[in-house]
Amino acid sequence: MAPSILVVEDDPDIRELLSFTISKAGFNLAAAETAEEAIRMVDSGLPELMVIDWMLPGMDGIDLARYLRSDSLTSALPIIMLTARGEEIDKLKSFEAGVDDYVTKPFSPKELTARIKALLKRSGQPEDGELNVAGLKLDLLSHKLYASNKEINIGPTEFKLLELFMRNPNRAFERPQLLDRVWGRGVYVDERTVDVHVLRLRKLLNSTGNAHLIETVRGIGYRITS
Amino acid sequence: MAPSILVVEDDPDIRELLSFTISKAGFNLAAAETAEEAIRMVDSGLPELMVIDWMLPGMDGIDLARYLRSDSLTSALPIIMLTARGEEIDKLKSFEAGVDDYVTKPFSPKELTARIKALLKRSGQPEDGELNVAGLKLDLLSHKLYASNKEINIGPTEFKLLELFMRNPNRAFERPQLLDRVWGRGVYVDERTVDVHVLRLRKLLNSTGNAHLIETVRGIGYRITS
DNA sequence: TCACATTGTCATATAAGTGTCATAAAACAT
DNA sequence: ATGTTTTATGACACTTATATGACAATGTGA
Repeated sequence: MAPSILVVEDDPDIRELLSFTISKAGFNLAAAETAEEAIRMVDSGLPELMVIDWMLPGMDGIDLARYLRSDSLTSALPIIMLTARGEEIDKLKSFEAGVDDYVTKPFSPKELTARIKALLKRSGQPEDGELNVAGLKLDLLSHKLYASNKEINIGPTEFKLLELFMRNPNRAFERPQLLDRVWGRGVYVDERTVDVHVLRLRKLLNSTGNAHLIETVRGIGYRITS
Repeated sequence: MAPSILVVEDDPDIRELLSFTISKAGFNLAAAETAEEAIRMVDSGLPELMVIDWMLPGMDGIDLARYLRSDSLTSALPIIMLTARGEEIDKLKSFEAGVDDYVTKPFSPKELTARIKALLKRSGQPEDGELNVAGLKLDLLSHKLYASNKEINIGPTEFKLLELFMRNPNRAFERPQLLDRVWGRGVYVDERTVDVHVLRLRKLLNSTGNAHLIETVRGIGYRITS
């Protein structure tokens, strides 16, 4: 599923423009008119990034940002602040409030989507280091898989699947869990698709005789053994 | 090109002294008066080291350091903090903020340049000279590329792209990261443009049969293999 | 100003990976 | 054993991602 973005903007015209731009860039979108409404929406379902107007009636953008940062549920939520050109911004205050980036109005759609994409990427889990389980080594930085010290070509889905297994060795995952965590929530794919990708993963590992590491847990799902 | 150093200092006299000292030591230099200005400058082109005054109007040095560390673009950027003798330094705070070294005012030019060189060396950024990966040699001073000892004409963008790859061999870069670090923040070009430049880079390397060094990481981006 | 190089974008061609299904094989229950 | 449920596997149509060539715009140096 595409990342979902929550826009908080009171001006209907700008809200419309934001919605159009962001939707067109392929993101799912929700919009709120006030900070209070945004908080309610966040409570009922976490977006992956928020675009907040600096000036809002009632609780303003900076207060909203500070509130979001103070709540553990939302403390890591990336925030882009929309400011009008000429509005003096207290950078220190807003940095403390945890704003990750700014876009000044009037904004170019291209700039906005670029900043959203960059921020989503930037805020992604720090992908570094490597995972080692049994004879397998998964290098997260270079995105390479080694089995028995031999490099093996691996595709995106198998990579993510294996990463999840290797982060949790010996833990059995049910298929719905795997779908959630590898494919993402809200993606509708058949549960049996997991089987096929496990098969593909095993085939990859087969060339070095490591296929048996991925075990079937009948009635449950799959697991990797260390 | 010699390493470029960004100085952030509000006091004109000290800024002048820093500039003189650092330039004389053979580095390229840029200067900012405030943290905000520094951030803007960093976004449009990454320096290789920063010298930051502890006390700055508005966002102070420690906040700037913390901000730089929080952003993946600059998280590895070596930072030297300038402090006045007698200023009480919260070592824990500044360690958290990721400061690499300190110089107390008044500083001796010799000490400052020594610390800069030491830090650059420690950070693994070649001060000048050349990068070597597999059969490729990138001469940073003369801006020339040699593949299998044959000189190859290379344009500015391809040069920067290759430089980034060669400074981080085996590391896979996502397209937004490449745009950030080669094109700079605040430049909004299509993600696909990266593909085209990688293509051009490969064509250059093709004449000596080194094109395969630039690898595609499907679903992610690109990487150079050593 | 005129060549010439470089740049970003696009349309199209290729390539790689994905999900679903039908069927075989295996595990389990009675 | 036998039937039932679950998983393994190969095939295939389909989606997405990347490679590539062309082009117009811009920049550069003579």
